[in-house]
Amino acid sequence: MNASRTARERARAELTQEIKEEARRQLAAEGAQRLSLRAVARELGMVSSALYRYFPSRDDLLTALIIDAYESIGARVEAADAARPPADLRGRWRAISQAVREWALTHPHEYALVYGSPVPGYSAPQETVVPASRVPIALVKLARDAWASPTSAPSTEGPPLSPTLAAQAEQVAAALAPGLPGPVLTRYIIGWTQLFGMISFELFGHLVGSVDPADDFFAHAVEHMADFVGLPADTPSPS
Amino acid sequence: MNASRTARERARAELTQEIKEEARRQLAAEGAQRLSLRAVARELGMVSSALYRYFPSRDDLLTALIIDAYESIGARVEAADAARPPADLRGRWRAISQAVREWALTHPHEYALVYGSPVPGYSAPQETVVPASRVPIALVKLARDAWASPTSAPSTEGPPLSPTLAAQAEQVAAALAPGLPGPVLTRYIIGWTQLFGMISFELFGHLVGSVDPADDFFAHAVEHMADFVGLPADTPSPS
DNA sequence: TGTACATCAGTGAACGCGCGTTCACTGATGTAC
DNA sequence: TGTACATCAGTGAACGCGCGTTCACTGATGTAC
Repeated sequence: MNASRTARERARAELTQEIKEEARRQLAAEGAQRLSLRAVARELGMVSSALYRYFPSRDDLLTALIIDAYESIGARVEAADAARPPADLRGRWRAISQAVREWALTHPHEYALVYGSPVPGYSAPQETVVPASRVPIALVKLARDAWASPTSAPSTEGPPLSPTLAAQAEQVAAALAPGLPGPVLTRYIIGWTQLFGMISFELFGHLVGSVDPADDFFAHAVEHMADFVGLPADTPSPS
Repeated sequence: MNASRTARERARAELTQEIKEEARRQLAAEGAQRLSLRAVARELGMVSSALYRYFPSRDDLLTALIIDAYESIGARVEAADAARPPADLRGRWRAISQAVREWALTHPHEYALVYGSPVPGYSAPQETVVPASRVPIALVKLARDAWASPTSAPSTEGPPLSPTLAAQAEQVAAALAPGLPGPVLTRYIIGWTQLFGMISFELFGHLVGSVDPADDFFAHAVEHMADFVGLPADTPSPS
């Protein structure tokens, strides 16, 4: 029977969710390596061995949390991007950058889980690759739109690309933004590393004593990097 | 007696070093949170309680390692900087950047310990602040020298600084580079975050699938950021 | 130079803890006829 | 609609592990006179 079958299945899906939620709560409270199956089970009023009906091991639970974290920040970034008019290129850059930072500040341990030091003894399986690429893909799409836009004049100037780097850029562009010149794409990659570097420094305490609190510095850097990647200023005069 | 007194003290200093070395070895092999007093003692052929004559707790040993790591990368960066003629501004920028990366690649777990996610339940004590600032100080000194140099024309253009950010920049400059304009200093801070962001991404696996191996991308980004902070090109014609 | 005492390094046993994982089991839910 | 069987979720006990830290102790090293 369909309905009754779904009853059991629905219970399973719900509990799986609850386990992940409780695990996320502990992650937020204690950090990744303090996360223990036993504590999760305890909090859920189950016996620890029961969790093995849902996750074959602690590492699998961790993997699920990592994937969820990537999906969460990816969805947030995509939504922020989509909320702007596609032609508002600089606005999209800002929106994406702010979305990353806000997500990081509201989910510091999940951020640390995916962008901080790798959990020792744990190596991320293949399944995390696609979710992990949502943010960079959003940036490459923006790069592509900017390149295609007449209002924008991304600079292809700058240090020359070595053959190796040019080939790497070519390979990335081929999949997501055919025709996007390597010198432009590499500028976005630099912007991408700057964005996450800045947020990691803020979150991990390396800005204390200089530009902390970092709100203004962040906004300032975002504008700088928007210039750097060649996005047009705020009120472009449409030709 | 002086000589005999030093005998005991020398033994103590030596063992303290050996403990740290063994701890570092385990750090390199297993990562920070796998580091255990018992394992260190075991490896050293001591009983675990003996370590308490040298470090009052596990956290103190961790602190010692963190300080050593900061001192190690700081010394490396300062040496690389000092090895260039002071007037070779871009060469110094390159040397500093490369020194950071090389240190990170040869000491990945120590890098993760200080620049990765904070160890949960452990908060870095005040004593780490000074060692931690050696790298940023090297950069600010370079900024100061570049600002003072006639061959260099650091740009004060760019997005305006908010009053808060201007004040923060002013405070940093006051201590290390009086007179250095905020817009210039903030460019260096952006460069600093980009540098570490790029290295963290490389080390933590986020460049896989795009610009990994990252050697060429790294060199390219270093040149870009040298331009960004306004360092003169390689063969400056002395005025 | 020799003795009496104080300091210190290292021992070994113990405390109390929490962890991941396995396994045989019970009882409820679902399926086939 | 009712019964016989199969599947599945959750239990409870247990295994084996390693950890940080404390404490009373022994014996060696250092100090004062």
